[in-house]
Amino acid sequence: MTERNAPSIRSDAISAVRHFNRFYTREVGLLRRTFLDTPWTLGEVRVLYEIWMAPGILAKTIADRLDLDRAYLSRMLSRFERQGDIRRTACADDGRQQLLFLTDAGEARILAANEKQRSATERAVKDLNEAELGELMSAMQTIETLLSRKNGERA
Amino acid sequence: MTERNAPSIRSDAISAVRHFNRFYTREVGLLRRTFLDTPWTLGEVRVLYEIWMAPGILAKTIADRLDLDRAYLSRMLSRFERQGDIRRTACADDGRQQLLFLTDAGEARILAANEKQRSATERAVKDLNEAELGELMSAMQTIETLLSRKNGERA
DNA sequence: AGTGTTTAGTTGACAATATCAACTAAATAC
DNA sequence: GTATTTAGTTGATATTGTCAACTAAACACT
Repeated sequence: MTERNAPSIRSDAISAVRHFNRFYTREVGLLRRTFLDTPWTLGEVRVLYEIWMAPGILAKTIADRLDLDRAYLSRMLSRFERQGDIRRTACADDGRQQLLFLTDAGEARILAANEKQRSATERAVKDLNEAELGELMSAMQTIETLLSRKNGERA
Repeated sequence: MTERNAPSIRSDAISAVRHFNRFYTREVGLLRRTFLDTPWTLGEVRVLYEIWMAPGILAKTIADRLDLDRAYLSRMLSRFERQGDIRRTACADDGRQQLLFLTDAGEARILAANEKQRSATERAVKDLNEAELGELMSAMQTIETLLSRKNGERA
C-alpha cells in the first residue's frame, strides 16, 4: 500500500518545471528588452553569432541549428547584406551554396551588441557574491545536463 | 597584486548565464512548439491562466503583470469572448473597468490545455529518476531565488 | 549521355504577433 | 466645474514567422 496522500515526486517535479518555465521566460523577456537597444533583435543576433563563430557557414546550417524557416532566414540575410553586416560568396565546390561571413563593420557591431548583452547579464547578477555566483552556475549546469540528456537517448 | 591570468568568477558566471539563456530559450522553444496543438498560443494561455487564477481580474492588471500592450490584450480578450472562453462584466465601483472571468467552456478548455502542457513537461523529464528530479527542482529553485533577489533590492 | 530526384536558396503571398497613436468614457484632482 | 489621469477600444502599421511555388545546381542511376 502506497501512502495515499503523498503527491509523487514526479508530479511535484512537473509543476516545478512549469513554474520555472514561467519564471525564466519572464526573466529572459526582461533581458531581451534591455538588450533591444542594439540594432538587432535577439533572433538576428543569434544568426549573426553563428556566422561570427563559424565564418563561411551555410544558410542551411544556420537554419537547421536555430530551427529557422529558410525563407525567413534568406530575407534576414539579404537585409544584413544590404546593411553591410555580412558578405555572401559563392562556394566553389557547390554552386547552390553560398558562404557567409561578417564584414569588418558587421563584426564590430556584433561585438558591440555582445558587449551590451554582457552588461545586461552582468546587471542581472551584480548583487550576487562569489559563492552565490558559483551556486548559480552549478545550478544552471545541472539543469542543462539533466534536460539535454533526453536528446542523447539513442537506442 | 591580483593574479593576472585568472578570469574572474564573475566573468565566468556571466558567460555561463548567457550560455544557459541560449540553452533554455531553445528548450522552452521546443516545449512551445509541442504545446501548440492546443487552441491557443503560449501567450494566450498565459492570459487565460491569469484569469483562471484570479477570476474578476482587470485587463490592466494582466497587461501589467505580463507586460502586454493594452491594445493587443484588448483584441485578444475580444477574441476570447467571441469564442466563448471568457465573460466580461462591468465593474460596479468603476465604470471604466471590466471584470474578467472564464466561462465554463473556457475553463474546461484551459484545463485541457493545461493538461497538454503538463504532459509535454512530463515527456521532458521522463528519463530522470527520482534523485535526478530532486536535483532538477532544487537547481531551478536556486536559480529563481538568486535571480529574483534583484527585484527585492529595495533601498 | 539522359532522366528523375534531391538540395540550397529565393520569391510571393499571407498569417500571426506586436506596437503606436488617437480616441471614448469614466474617475479623480484641485 | 475645468483639467488631468485612467481603463479600455479602435485604426493603422510594423514585425515576425510560415507555406508553397519556383530556380539552379548537384546527385543518382541507368
